[in-house]
Amino acid sequence: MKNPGKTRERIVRVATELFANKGFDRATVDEIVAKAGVAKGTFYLYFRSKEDLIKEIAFDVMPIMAMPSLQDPYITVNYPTLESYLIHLGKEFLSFYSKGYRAELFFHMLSLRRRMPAVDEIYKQACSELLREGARRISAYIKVSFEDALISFQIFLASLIHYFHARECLDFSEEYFLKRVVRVVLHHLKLSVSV
Amino acid sequence: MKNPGKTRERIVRVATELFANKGFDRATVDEIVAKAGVAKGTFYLYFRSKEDLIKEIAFDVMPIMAMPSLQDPYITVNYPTLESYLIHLGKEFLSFYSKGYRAELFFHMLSLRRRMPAVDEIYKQACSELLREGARRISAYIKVSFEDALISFQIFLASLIHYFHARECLDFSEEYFLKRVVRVVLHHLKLSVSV
Amino acid sequence: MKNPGKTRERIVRVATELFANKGFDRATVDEIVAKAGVAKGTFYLYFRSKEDLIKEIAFDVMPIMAMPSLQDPYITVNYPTLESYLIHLGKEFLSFYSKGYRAELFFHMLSLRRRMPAVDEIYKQACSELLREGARRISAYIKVSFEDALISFQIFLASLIHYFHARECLDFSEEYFLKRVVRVVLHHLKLSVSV
Amino acid sequence: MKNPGKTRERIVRVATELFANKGFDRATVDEIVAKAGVAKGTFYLYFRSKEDLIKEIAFDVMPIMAMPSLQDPYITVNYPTLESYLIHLGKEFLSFYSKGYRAELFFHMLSLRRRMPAVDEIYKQACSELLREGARRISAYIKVSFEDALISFQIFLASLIHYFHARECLDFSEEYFLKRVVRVVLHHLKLSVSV
DNA sequence: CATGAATGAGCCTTCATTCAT
DNA sequence: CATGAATGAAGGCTCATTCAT
Repeated sequence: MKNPGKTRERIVRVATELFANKGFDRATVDEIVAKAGVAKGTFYLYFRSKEDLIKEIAFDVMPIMAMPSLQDPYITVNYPTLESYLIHLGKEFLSFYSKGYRAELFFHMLSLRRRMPAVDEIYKQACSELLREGARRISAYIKVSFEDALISFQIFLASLIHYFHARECLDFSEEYFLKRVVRVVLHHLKLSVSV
Repeated sequence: MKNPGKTRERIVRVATELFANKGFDRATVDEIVAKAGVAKGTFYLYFRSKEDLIKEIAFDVMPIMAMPSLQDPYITVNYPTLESYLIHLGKEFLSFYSKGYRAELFFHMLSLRRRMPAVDEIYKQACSELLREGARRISAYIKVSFEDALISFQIFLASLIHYFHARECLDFSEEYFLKRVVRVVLHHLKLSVSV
Repeated sequence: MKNPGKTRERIVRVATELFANKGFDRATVDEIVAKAGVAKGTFYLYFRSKEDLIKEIAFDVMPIMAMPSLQDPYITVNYPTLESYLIHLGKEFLSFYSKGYRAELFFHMLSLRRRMPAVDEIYKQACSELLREGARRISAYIKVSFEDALISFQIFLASLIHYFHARECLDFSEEYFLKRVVRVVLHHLKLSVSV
Repeated sequence: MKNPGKTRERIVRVATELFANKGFDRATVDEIVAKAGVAKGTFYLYFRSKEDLIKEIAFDVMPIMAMPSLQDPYITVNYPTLESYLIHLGKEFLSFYSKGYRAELFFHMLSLRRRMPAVDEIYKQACSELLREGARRISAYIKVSFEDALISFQIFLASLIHYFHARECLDFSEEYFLKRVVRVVLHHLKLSVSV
């Protein structure tokens, strides 16, 4: 064993970068193994096919992975206000997609899912769960209908995602943009609150 | 001459559909010409390369194409209120991307631009112009800072785009979703109005 | 059109030779196209896959192809005696498999059919039809049970086939061997004739 | 040591089955070791190469292995008549090839010998020896020319071999078919006997 | 304008073999 | 004796593009 347990990891790492830069189709297995410094055969020792690796990497950039706090039932105790909680979620989200070419991969994944049913399925599940859970959390903070919460969370999410394909067209910093988006959502929720 | 002047158009049409379904890389020139009922050579009579056709089709699904009203200086006379105007823009946008596989192509384009500088350039321009023009229009209706208008329009746009990759995860109709998004934006703008 | 209708034919011809010499698996598409003087792509213009070409060539060496007289209803008028008819069939058979590497291909086909159901199916059909038709012809010459005719024809056929994998171990000429085999069959049939 | 001295044997056994089902080329070392439950390296501990194993297995299905009685100088004392002796030889032959995928392997071997000189050599030797020895035995029973005996034995052998690639096309049992073939041979020999 | 046979670089994948442990 | 990660040559196949007709 030359690099105990590191070969597979290295392949995934360089593949992630190549896929991000060139797209899933244009990045070749040849390039991946060359950059990873392994032989072609080694690739197929760890992955049954290029498609298998694509799936693995695509699954890892699902939006639900970007908001782990949404899964933690006790997290809200640290955030007394909805505003602080949304800011926290937003930061998680933005920093997740800012790392390791994930934003680029996310858009490649969105393009990919049309021809990879497995990816499409996972995306739809991930998306549903994310929206529903987000809405549930909002409902815990403020007394609004589930639908109002859902619309609000969707707009919140949409804006964050949009940031990644429009950031070059604007001059807002992540931080500032997030603050403004949260404000918009809160304005709406407060006006929707049932008295 | 079988279909005077129609050959090129037919190629674009079938290519659009194939690109939407299979992605720009996976749809082949062979499939395109087969479906268009022309010979391989004919394709290269109208397009210098597959990439040329891709660019042409990619350019046609830029978001700025989806809101022609934004270019028309006299359109606002028909929409006395900001709400009615945003509803109009939203309908334009949603109906544009609902037709002819444009929503699918839009996401393929977003993936594509990483490796096609020409597409990237156009997208950034289109996006900047769209956001800036949208903000300008909002400013014409209501007295808010340009930045507030920009954030609002961006959220408006982001939500509409998001609708196309989350519509399967939700139960909202286009119409209803649009109404709700406009309401969120208006809530925010009214609270941001400078008195 | 450089070689009207000849390219495909040339590929089949050189493939036949290569398959015969190296076996279906060991002869590569690269070798075939190199020897045929065409590009790799050209191969796939005429054959969907290597397997398709293999099937085509395998079908052409089925034993039934080696005895066309068996299909001709009027042929027996030229051969007044069973002996002369069997000699004729035998010559047809031996000369068929002596040409164009067919004997070698026949044995490759016999090995191949275990893993290619389509070939297996065709072989079993071809074999059944050949045996049954041969027996029917014998019955037309001499009054024996169909079973006796069947056994006789099978032994006749088996001996001819065997000639191709044992000819190097013996010193018999085709002609002489055939004469002797026919004699054996006739001896048997005459002793089996129902009086 | 898990199974003292059994590893090599197990490899041969599973390889035999895989080779029979998939052919020598299509069965891989990977499959063999997986099915044998040993590591890749272990295979190369017992065999210098895949080809070595192929040779070994190919040698074991040579037709001469199927008639051990032919090597035993005293066996004929148990079979007073030529008929009983031929029946005995035939049974030996048929039961040999009915066991352990040997019939399948025999045809793969026949295909293989074109590209493996060592196998070709052995096959020709085995075949010559078998035919000559068979003819010699016949001559010991009945007073015919060596050539008549040779032809007879060849037809006997050919029919038995043919049984293995035509049995699916007929309805004869092994036993019955053998009896009929022996009868044909005897008819011929008796008519050829020198008086 | 239109054709379609021909091209060949390049892709994904397989598999016999090696070697450090 | 035994392991299994690593290798890389070689295989089958695809596809954008050209060009003679």
